[in-house]
Amino acid sequence: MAKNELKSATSIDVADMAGVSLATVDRVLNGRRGVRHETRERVKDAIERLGFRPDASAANLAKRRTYRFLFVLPSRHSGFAEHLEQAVKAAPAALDTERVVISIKKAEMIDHGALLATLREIDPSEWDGIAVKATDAPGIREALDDLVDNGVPVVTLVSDVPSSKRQRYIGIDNTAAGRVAGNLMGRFLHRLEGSVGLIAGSLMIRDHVERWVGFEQVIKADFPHLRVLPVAESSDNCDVAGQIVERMLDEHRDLIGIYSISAGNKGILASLERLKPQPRPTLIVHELSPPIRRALLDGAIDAVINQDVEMEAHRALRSLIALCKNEPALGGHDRVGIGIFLRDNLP
Amino acid sequence: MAKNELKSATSIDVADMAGVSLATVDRVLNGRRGVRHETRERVKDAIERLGFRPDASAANLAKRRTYRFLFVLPSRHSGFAEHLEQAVKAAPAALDTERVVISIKKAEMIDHGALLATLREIDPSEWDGIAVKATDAPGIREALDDLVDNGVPVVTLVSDVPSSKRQRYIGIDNTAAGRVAGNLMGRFLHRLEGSVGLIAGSLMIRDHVERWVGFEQVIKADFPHLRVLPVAESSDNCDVAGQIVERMLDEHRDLIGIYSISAGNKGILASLERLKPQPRPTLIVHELSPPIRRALLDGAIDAVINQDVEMEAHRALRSLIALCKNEPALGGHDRVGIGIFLRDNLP
DNA sequence: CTGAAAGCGCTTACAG
DNA sequence: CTGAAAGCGCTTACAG
Repeated sequence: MAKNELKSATSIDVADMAGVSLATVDRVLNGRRGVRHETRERVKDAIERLGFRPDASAANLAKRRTYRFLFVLPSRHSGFAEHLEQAVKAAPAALDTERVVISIKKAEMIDHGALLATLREIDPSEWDGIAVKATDAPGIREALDDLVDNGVPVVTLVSDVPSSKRQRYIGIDNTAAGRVAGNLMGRFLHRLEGSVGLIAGSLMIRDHVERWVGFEQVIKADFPHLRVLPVAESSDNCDVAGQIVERMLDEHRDLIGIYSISAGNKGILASLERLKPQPRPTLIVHELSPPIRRALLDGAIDAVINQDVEMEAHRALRSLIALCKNEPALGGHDRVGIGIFLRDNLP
Repeated sequence: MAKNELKSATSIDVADMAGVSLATVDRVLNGRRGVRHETRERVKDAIERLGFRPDASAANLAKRRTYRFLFVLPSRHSGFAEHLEQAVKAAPAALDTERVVISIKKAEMIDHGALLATLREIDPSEWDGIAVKATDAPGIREALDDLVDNGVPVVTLVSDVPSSKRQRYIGIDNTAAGRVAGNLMGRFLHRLEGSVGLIAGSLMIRDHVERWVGFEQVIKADFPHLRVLPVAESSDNCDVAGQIVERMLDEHRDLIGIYSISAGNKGILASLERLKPQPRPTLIVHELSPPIRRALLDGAIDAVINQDVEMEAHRALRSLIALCKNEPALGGHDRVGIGIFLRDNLP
C-alpha cells in the first residue's frame, strides 16, 4: 500500500495548494460568507484535487460547542416508558464527537391537559432543541408550534403530531406496524374464522390510531374471514386492559386473536392466564420488555413488534444537532425499523 | 442549569488537582507502566472527584494512529456478497474518531482450495487486523490460526470457524436464524401436512449447516406433522437451485414449503414462476436484496430473514480496533440481531 | 519515576 | 474580503 494512502490531506494542505490561509479554507468549508467568488473556487478546486475530507473530531474539538436538549417523556410507569427514558439518558455517550447535555421532563400523556401545561412551562431560550413524545390532542399542536416559532428545533419522538411545525418525526411508521400485526395475525390464524379484539391506550395518541388503521386495512383486504371488534381503550392501564379482555372473552365466544396496540399487557396476560380460554387467542403485542420477553419465551405471546428505542434516542440527538447546524435532512435517517420478534430471535 | 454542568473536567484539571503533569495523568489514564503507586492513586482520586471522562476525539486527534484492516470477502456474484462488500467499504466513514483504512481481498468461498490459497497469501505484517467470511473446511482453520499466531487479530464475519483461534465472531446466531425460519414455516402452514424442502449452498459453510440444524430442531419439536426433506446443495448457484426446486416438485407432490438457506433465490423463484404449483409452497429465504424485496412485495416470498450487514461491518471494525488496543470485549457487541421481514416492515 | 513542550487538524476572535 | 495566532483536550518523544 502506498504510504500516501495512509496520510490524508489536511486543511493546511488545502490552504497551501490554494494559496490562502487556514481561515479562508474554513470559511469555504463551512459555507460562511465573505469569500470572493474566485478565491472560493480556488479552494474548492484544491479540496477536490486533494480528496480532502475534514476531520470531524478535530473540528468539534476546536468548536467546543455544547448542545442543551430537552426530552419530554411519559411519566406513566410502563416498561416501554422506562426503557425509553434509559435509552435517552444513555444516548449522549454514544456520540463520540459532539458534546450534548440532555434534560428530561416527565409529562402525563393520557391526560393531555397535563402534557399541555408541561409544554407551556418550557422556556425556549434555555434549550437548543426539544424532543417530545406527544399526543395529537387539542392544544398540543399549538404548543409545539409556539416552540418552533420561538426558534427552537422540535422533533416528535415515537408518536408524531404531523400537523404541527415540528421539524422531524423520529420513530417507526406506525401504520406499517399495524399492518405487520395484521399480517402476522392473519397468517398465524390461517383460515380459521372468528373475532379479533383490539386494545389501545387512547385514540388521542397518534401512534395507537395509526396501528389500529393499519391492522384493519390488512385484515379487510387479505383475511376477510376474520372479524375485527371495535377498539377498546385502556388508558394504558393494566387493570383496565385486563377487564377488557375478560369482557371480550365473555361477549365473543369466537375470539381467536388479540392485538394489544399499546401498554397494559401485564393485565391482558393475567386475565388470559386466569380464564384459560381454549384455545388461547393468538396474542400479538408491542415493545419488548423483560416481562414480555418472558411471556414470549413461555409461549403466552405469539409475536412482539418492537421499536429500537436506543436507535430512536440516538437519531433524535443526531437530528436535533443537524437542525441546530441547519444541515439538510439525511435521507432515511429518521425512520426506525419495525422489529418482529418470535421466541428465537430475541436480542 | 448550573454553568459548571456544561464544562466538564479536562486532564489539565486532573493534573492540577493531583499535583502532577499531564504526561503522568496520561500514563494513569491509559494504564501505561512507570508510575509510582502513590502517584497513581492520587491521580485516580482526582479523576474520581472531578468526574473526569477523557475526550475520545481529542485523544484520537493526538494519536493520529491509522489502522490497516483487511477484509476477505466472497468473490461469487450474489446480492448478499455485493451488499456486504458495499457495507464494508462504507463502514470506516461512520467511525467518527478512529482512522481506518481497509482493503478487500476477494476469495472463492465454495471452492475452499481457492480460499485457502488466498489466506496463505496474506502477509501478517501488512495488517493491523483481518476480518474473514470463511468456510469451516479443512486447512482453513490452520490458516486462520497461523495469522493469529503471527500476532494479527482475526475476526470471522457472517460465518464462524469456532474451532480456530479467531478472537471474535461477528454475525448472527445462525442456529437461531434457522429456528426462526422453522417457526415461521410451521406457523404459516398451520396444521397442514406435507413435505418441506431445504436448499443450502454448501454444507462446508458453517452458517448454512447451523441454519439447517436450527430449522430441523423446531420442526421436529413443534410441527411434527411436517416432513423435512434431506438438504440439497446448490453451490449457491441459481441454475442449480432452480433445478433442485423442479426435482423437489416432481418427486414430492405434497411439497408445501421451501426454506432457502443461502443464495440462489433467483433460480428458485424462476422455477416456481414457471411451474406454478398450486398452492405455491410457502417460501422463506435469507437476506434482503432488491430482487428479494420485490418478490416479497409481489407475494412470491412469504418471509425474509435478514442480517444487517452495515451493522456487521461496523462491529467488525470496532472489534478489530478493540483487539488492537487490547480492550476487553464489550458484552453483546458482536452478536447482530436476526431481522424478520414481511411485506410491511421492509426497511 | 516524572515533566516541559510540541503537535494532532480544525475554529475563532481579532486585526487589517 | 483575508490572514496570523491562540486554543480545543489529549499524546508523544525526549530529557532528566
